[in-house]
Amino acid sequence: MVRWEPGSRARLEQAALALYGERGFENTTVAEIAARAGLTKRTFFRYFADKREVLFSGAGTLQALLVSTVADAPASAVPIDAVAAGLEAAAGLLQERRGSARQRQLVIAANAELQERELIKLASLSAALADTLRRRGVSDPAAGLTAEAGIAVFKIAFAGWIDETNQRDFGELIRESLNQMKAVTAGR
Amino acid sequence: MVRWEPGSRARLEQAALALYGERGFENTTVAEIAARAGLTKRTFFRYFADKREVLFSGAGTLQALLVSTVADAPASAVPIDAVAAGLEAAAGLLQERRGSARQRQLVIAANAELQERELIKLASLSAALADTLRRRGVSDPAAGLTAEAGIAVFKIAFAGWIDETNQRDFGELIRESLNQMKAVTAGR
DNA sequence: GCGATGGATGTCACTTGGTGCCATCAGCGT
DNA sequence: ACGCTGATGGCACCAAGTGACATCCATCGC
Repeated sequence: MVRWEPGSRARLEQAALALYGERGFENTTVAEIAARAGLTKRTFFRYFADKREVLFSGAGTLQALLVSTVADAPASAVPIDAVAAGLEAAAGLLQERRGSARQRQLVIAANAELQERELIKLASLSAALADTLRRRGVSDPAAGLTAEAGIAVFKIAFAGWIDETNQRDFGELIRESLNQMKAVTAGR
Repeated sequence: MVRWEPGSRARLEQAALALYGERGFENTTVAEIAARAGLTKRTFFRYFADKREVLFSGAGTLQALLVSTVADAPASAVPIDAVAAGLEAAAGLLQERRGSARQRQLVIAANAELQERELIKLASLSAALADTLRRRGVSDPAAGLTAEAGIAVFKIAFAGWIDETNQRDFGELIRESLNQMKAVTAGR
């Protein structure tokens, strides 16, 4: 048995996403989100550091999967391929939730503050990736550059995958974007 | 002649940088910055949209230079080389101000909110770069990937240039990072 | 010379994000 | 029955940011 109605955190996340979608991030107060979840403003800030963070709870999981996949790539794999494997694993995680990922992305696209938060999450992914590559023996500045290139590929592939006209597989888009990246840096 | 003591904007920027450096971004109030500049909080917000923006007034100039250099690159230049020319021009702009660039970067490195703002400025650079490439006839997703790769190179080169132990030329670091990027994406 | 103009600044009130501190409440073990 | 513990509520408070209005003063037209 539980002492309190469980799922406060999940209820806050749902309420926030719904309200941000309905009236926009800026026109939604934390008090309103909390009220819809049957809680108070004070409790909201016990679960989330700020009003934006409520949209990014999945970032940790994604980063953990990315890092572990890269770390576990065969030692024979060249850095960029280890990164590619990690990105494809991350893509697999998102694959099932395309609908909610799109809804979330629309909300983020409508507000600069949310874009800032998203960018720092991606920067965190990049930093973690670079660290993992260094542990695989990649030296600087190659580690940082490989990580940044990987995240760039992810960003572009994600934008294509989330597009409403897209029917393609996320993993496929990752591989295609990576090939384009190789072509482009090679001077084509 | 001027009607009011000129340079309010510059005074606010100096005061903010000094205070952020002395006591940290979070421990500095806008009222304190304004007071040191001989102004009020309300006037601060007439010059800057928020407390962070005061550190990023140069971003517009940098972006304009980057874009115009890429746009004016010879038509024969392959996209990645046009971008490289733009990055080197941008590097030239910063080259003279290494001291203040370092001071500013230390302040930013100490605070996550400021890093978010910096990241969105870089994202804006990337978007402008991609647009310029499209106007040069580069198609998607190559335009976006080339722009992202370029900004990644800039980030890594900048980090190396700003490092206290570094003695190298910024443009040289840009070229070296770009070569590393090429090597790394080629699978080395 | 003088009043009108207009842009830069100040003043004030207000909303909201975010935090510290303490109270409350319900299930748990003893 | 009693105290403990962890989630939540209540409240006061600070600081960011904004809207509305007042004020000040160099310049311009007369």
